[in-house]
Amino acid sequence: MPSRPNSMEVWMESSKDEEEEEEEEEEEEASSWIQNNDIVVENKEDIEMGSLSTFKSILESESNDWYIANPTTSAAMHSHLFLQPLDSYSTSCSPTPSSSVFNNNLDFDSSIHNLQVNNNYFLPPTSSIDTIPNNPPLVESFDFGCESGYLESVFNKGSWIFSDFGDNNNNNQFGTNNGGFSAFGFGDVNSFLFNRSNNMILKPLDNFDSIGAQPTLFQKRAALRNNNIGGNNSNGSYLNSSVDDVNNDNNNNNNNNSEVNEMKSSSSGDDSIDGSNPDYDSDEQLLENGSSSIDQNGGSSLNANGDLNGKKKGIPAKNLMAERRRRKKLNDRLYLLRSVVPKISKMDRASILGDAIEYLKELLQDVNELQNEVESTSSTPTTALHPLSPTSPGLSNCIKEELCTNAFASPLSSPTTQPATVEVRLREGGAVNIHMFCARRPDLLLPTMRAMDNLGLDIQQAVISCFNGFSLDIFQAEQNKEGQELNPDQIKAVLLESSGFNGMI
Amino acid sequence: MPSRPNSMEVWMESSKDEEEEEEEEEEEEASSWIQNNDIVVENKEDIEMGSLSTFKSILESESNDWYIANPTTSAAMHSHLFLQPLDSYSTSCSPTPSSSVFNNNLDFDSSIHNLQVNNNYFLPPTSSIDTIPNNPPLVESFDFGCESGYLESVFNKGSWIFSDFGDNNNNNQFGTNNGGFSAFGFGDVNSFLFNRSNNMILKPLDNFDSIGAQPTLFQKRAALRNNNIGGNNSNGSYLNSSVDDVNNDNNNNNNNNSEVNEMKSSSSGDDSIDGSNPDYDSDEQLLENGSSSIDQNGGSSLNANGDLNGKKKGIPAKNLMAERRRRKKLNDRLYLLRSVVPKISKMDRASILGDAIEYLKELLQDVNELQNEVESTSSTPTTALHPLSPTSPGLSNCIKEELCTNAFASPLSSPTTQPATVEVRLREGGAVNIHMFCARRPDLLLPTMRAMDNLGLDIQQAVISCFNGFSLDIFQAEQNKEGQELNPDQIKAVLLESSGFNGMI
DNA sequence: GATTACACGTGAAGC
DNA sequence: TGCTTCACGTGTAAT
Repeated sequence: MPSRPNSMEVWMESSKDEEEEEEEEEEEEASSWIQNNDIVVENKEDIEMGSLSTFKSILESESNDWYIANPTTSAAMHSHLFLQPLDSYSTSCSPTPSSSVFNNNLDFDSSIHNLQVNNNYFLPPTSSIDTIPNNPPLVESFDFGCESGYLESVFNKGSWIFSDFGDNNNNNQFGTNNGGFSAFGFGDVNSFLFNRSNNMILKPLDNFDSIGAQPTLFQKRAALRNNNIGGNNSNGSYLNSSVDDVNNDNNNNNNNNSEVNEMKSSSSGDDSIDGSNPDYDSDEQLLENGSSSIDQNGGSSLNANGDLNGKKKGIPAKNLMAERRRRKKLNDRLYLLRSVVPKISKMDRASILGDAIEYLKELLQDVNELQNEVESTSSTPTTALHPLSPTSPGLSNCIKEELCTNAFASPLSSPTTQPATVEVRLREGGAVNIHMFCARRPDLLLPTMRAMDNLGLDIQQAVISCFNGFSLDIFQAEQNKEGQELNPDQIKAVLLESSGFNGMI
Repeated sequence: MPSRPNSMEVWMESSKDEEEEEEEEEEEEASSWIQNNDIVVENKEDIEMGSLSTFKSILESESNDWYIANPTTSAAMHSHLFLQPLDSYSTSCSPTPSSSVFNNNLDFDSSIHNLQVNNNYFLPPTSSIDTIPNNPPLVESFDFGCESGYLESVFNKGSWIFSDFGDNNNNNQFGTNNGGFSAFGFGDVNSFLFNRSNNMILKPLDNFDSIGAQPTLFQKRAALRNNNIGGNNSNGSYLNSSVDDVNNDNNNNNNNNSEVNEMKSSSSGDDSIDGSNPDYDSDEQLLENGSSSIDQNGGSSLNANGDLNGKKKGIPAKNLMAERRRRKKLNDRLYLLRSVVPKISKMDRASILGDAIEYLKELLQDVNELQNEVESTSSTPTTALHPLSPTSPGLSNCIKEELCTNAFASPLSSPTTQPATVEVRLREGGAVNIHMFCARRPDLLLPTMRAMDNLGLDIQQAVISCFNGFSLDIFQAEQNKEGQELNPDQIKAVLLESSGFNGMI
């Protein structure tokens, strides 16, 4: 695995047999981390939700400044952990090995091993297949028009990592998971970490939930925190501590490891509940090292380390970590779910669930109708009734239509409106992140691939969707032609040209 | 509304316009109540999750004794509320008016206004249409064999009320929502209410989450509590207070009403967030009335009423209620989701979400396949498949094959073990579906694309992932070279060759 | 200013 | 026994 500190990388562990090893799901989520220019976040669990949401929020936000925000913050944390991804990777084998969008990609268990993320890459969860195109405002708010049915699915994996469905409308506490934020290179990450009222120190590990999809929130908060806290109150300490910590329990990969030094060492070691949760550890370490900057915890007396309050000794600390993992896992799942559901009215949890339910119902109905259709195949195809949907008049047609039109296609992506969008980010070490979106055309994929090849860009991690618009997201491409050292504009121009959109944007 | 206490009846309110009125969901859930032989519970929100889970646990439990446990506990609470359901009912019109199982019934928005529950009515969520019949142990444990796609769906509404996905394997704190328990006529309801460690007094209102699906847990706990606490420590007070309270703010229907008497009166009045939450109120009342039986709250100093700790005054109390509502709502949704998903491996939240995601993916795939099938209607009339039911013998060859094998789905295939998997389906009109999965290699994408191009296959809908293995799913490709009419094996061979895996599978 | 939503850290409970 | 899950009450934040 590339240990390039600047690039964001995520390792995911694929899920085991869900049925039997459902409990192992945690593991799935566990070992992965994001490495960003500014900050390195480890342990997928730590980041997933917040990050993605962060992304979204970022994306939603009009300005692209965010990534510029705190370039200085970068800290190669847990660099030793970089190896882990490999491990995870090696172990990775999703239960649904076929990584098809509908299977693997959406497979929450499937792990993404390497994911370098760039800001604009993550999309709002418009599902690839949706019967109901009207994807919520949320999506619309996004700049890039890519419907990304595909991306989403891919990002399902990704979303595990970067999700925060927090609340579209609502706020989102940043969850303070440093991982999430740091991954995005926000200098204010630290501020996030410690600003979060109650649990200050420990926070980074878990949810960083709320970075909700809403753009403004993120920026607002980021700006706010930057302003308020200035650089970062605890940044150095955190990063450093985390780094050190990571080194300590790196081999462990277990989230429990570093929880509280005093007590954590007990069992977690090889539990393998998480493939590797460096961040976790780091966070936990952070916990210890981190100053109890803000202890205004509602009532919970922050005895995270167990002894502070002298309550049941260290028990809480472990529990704390477990709870964080649990929360993160839930958030991840929730966001993944969200990413699968095309029509998300709001980003809050309840809405996500509700929309998912609704969507499920719709799908079931569609399936039912289709079944009927199929059953009544030759005879009266059109008349094939759709018992389930009273409203649906010409069902088969409708459904088919739906499927054809929207299926796999996000409602909002009006390819027409956005001729082509190409964004290129250069990362250290020749890594390139590319996001491209344009109307789908028959001969777009291959030329684009050729263009990439011609550019000497070796695609290592990518998601390409030809649904309802051509979407190409390359999270990691390396310039194998060392000589030329491309610049983003070049790449962009070439891609636009290859797609026939040159000059369009 | 039939007030027959013994019969189970459900009124559903259809969801409003989800998009716009998403926030109204709360309302939807709000006004409904359960009337049981023993106890009448009002306010759907109060009950949903806990009750159902309770049911499940009950059902799952081998013994039927539970309902016998505390027959005396019954209290016709909030009887006045009975009228409400009608109101809600009148307003009901689901966005998906189709009353099919898959639509209305599953519509989470629909609110149950009146729900008279009987013990055996609730089923584990085996969905009617499921691609994967193996409904989890949970279901199996149930006595009644009805898969009840329908029932479930109905109960989805019902489940709003009675859901607790708590934890199949785990425990479940009873959540103490009086509504839930009381509905079941458990005398120990009270004990539940106050036994719950931290927040003792307030508890009854919210989740009563955990009655998890597990049978033993419920009984165990019930028994435990009965034994420990004897009859009920606060039972009388609770019920009474709740009843009284209900009467007080009955018209209000707002959960906020009775929160803490001191401060709550402010806004909640007509908020209509919940159609009616008598229980809520009652609970809140309970809060006040209830003795602070157990205040071992971790750190939260139980200043629920706001003044106790002297912290931010009464603010917490309101927040507390809101949070309870929120939790309940989430739990409800979650359980509803669960009820829609046929294959639930475990009852814990994460599993529910994961299973839902998985199921969604499956449905999407099914829809896709069905669509293809429909499109190719005339050609293979006999094949009318039931993609959904894998067991269905007649399955269209392709679909069945796909489904059965791994197409897009097989959990077990680990990339490493399976060097390359290519599946090709020919559809009518030259459409081709391809699924390819193999270990990721640097130069795999472009050659594959080239191969596709060389084959004359124009990719129209595809998802390509280079994450953790190369995944290529082409949902629709058309043979632009009309002359040659490829056969699947050819395509497969070419793709394998292009990927360097030829002959490997 | 009020409501809503969220993450948090806890104690409890079931494995 | 430890681990996991859960609900809970909080503080915080956005609306």
